[in-house]
Amino acid sequence: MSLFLSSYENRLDTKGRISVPATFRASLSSEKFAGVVLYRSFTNNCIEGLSMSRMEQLASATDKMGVFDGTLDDLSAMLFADARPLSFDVTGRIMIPADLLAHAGITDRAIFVGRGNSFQIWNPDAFRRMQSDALSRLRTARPDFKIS
Amino acid sequence: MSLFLSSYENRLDTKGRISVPATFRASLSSEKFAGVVLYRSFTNNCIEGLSMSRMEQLASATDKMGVFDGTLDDLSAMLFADARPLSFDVTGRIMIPADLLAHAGITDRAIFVGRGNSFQIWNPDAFRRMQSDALSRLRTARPDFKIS
DNA sequence: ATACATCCCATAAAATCCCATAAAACGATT
DNA sequence: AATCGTTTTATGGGATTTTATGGGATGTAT
Repeated sequence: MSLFLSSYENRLDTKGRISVPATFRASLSSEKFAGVVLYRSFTNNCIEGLSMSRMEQLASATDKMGVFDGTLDDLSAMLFADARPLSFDVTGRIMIPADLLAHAGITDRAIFVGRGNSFQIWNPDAFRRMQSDALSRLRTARPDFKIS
Repeated sequence: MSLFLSSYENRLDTKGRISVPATFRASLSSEKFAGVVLYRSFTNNCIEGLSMSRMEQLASATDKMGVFDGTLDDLSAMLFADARPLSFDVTGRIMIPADLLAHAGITDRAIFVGRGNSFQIWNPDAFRRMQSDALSRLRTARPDFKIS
């Protein structure tokens, strides 16, 4: 299973292409599908990213559990309907569809954010805001948890 | 599990490279990933260091528990987004990213500090200050605790 | 035809490889 | 314990490769 770590800020060119970070591509190199799967995050103003094999994994998981769980059914319906497989070009770039960009408020720059076995794509400013919010939430949740 | 002991002060060269202490490398020699994972400390003005396998361990822990625990979610988000896998070059050096250096106030020298199954990287002066502060805190907290 | 996506090539900056060297650590011998 | 020789380690810098990015040319579907 591919592990996505760290964050990388890249820019969209005039044609709307953006480089997927080389380290992310490296952790996807063993995949049959040379690309990623993107969909709009349900919880944040950002784009979610997965490997194709992880997508297939989710498919079989929801398939097993899903039938009697209405919420899960809605969720997986959304997920699969929204998911877009995007293959890399020779230099490792993808073209993120316009509606995904709009959902994340991305124009000319985007930040790829590692999330373990998935990743997210954010407007860089929005991401930094979210991150500092998360930090202060952590701080209030654990008052003894000092942040310099 | 790798054990990191003692402290070693090394210098960054003009390209920003720094040698990871040989003893630290030795205790990482059985790892599949020939390098370390660094991230900004939440609690101090320093850099935290781990082996990749320990990182994966943390990853699977949050993966199991995570989805409905907001705090843990924040924590894992921070961790994955901030974690930087850095592989050794042939001579055992790494390049510490600029934002990590800035967070720790490191310019031309840094000290690697053993912490058991992790380690930290500090600005040498800041580390010594922190150490003596910790010492005086101990002294006032327990006046009968004599330090030679 | 006209958008629009894809293929192909170019390039600057950055990361990495490779080799060299001085200093330090180590080990064996006395 | 002191000396000498060997090995390891930290550091420096040139050469090469990778990466992100730009843009022209070609293909394709409406």
